[in-house]
Amino acid sequence: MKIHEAAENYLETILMLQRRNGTVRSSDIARELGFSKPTVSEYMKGFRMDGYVTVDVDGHISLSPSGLEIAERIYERHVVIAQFLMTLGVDEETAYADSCKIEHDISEKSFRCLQQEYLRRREKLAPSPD
Amino acid sequence: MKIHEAAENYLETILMLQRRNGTVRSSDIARELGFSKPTVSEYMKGFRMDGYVTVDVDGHISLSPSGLEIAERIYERHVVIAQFLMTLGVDEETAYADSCKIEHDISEKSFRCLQQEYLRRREKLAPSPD
DNA sequence: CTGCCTAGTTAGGCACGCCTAATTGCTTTT
DNA sequence: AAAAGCAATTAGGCGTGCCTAACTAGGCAG
Repeated sequence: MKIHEAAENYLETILMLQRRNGTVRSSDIARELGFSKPTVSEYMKGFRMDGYVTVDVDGHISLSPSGLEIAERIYERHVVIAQFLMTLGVDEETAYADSCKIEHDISEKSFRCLQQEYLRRREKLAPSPD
Repeated sequence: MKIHEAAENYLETILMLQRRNGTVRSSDIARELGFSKPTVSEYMKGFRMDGYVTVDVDGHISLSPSGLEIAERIYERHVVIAQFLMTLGVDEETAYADSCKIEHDISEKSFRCLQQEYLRRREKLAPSPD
């Protein structure tokens, strides 16, 4: 399985649900993403086989180290890109929606440059009192 | 036919080839994008039927008004997003590669904000002598 | 105990965007 | 005129990511 946009979104969603609810099952992911149960169930089978998640006897899904690494990378991008867009004057809803797409496309190089610019802008707008 | 990423890329490519070479045929597009001729030929059939392009008896492809509108919109995004990334310190090659993906995802709102920021930055870096 | 709800899975299907192989037809070369 | 080359198309195929329908199995209410 190649990790492209769809896979990254599934992994990111698992991470978010885990942080939000403490525990994640296949049907939670389906609800969150608006997909059918079989779609998610099949996808999780692939993740299991490729070692991105583990599933216990009760159907609770956990990210493996490799799955977690990807999920955290995407989640960081999600937040930083959205925050950055907001410093340009984009409303929160649009910023998050756009970030959700851009996060999968942008290279590491561009992301780091964008992150640096975001930090500079944040500093200017609300200088920390250090 | 819904105009998503693939369609936008085809239309943008037609515009670029037209500007570069004056004339565009199906096989030029295939060469430019690295796709097979049948793939492009089939796609053009869809474009013809949906009125995004016209094709003359010699196989020369022209954008219709609706096709041109989309192509120009995407092309503008392509350039602006890449230039913007370069103002953040991203190298040209990476900037253009990333822009090529982001151009399809970003909302009009975010794009306009980003464009304004780009113009401000360009002004700062090389103020026009007006 | 029976019926119902929920979770998960299996089976089969569909649209999209790409592919190769093979055909048609035009143009150019010799 | 035959061969070679190039453009375009038709036919058939494949992976991805989604779907519905139908089944299994557990938990819980009446």
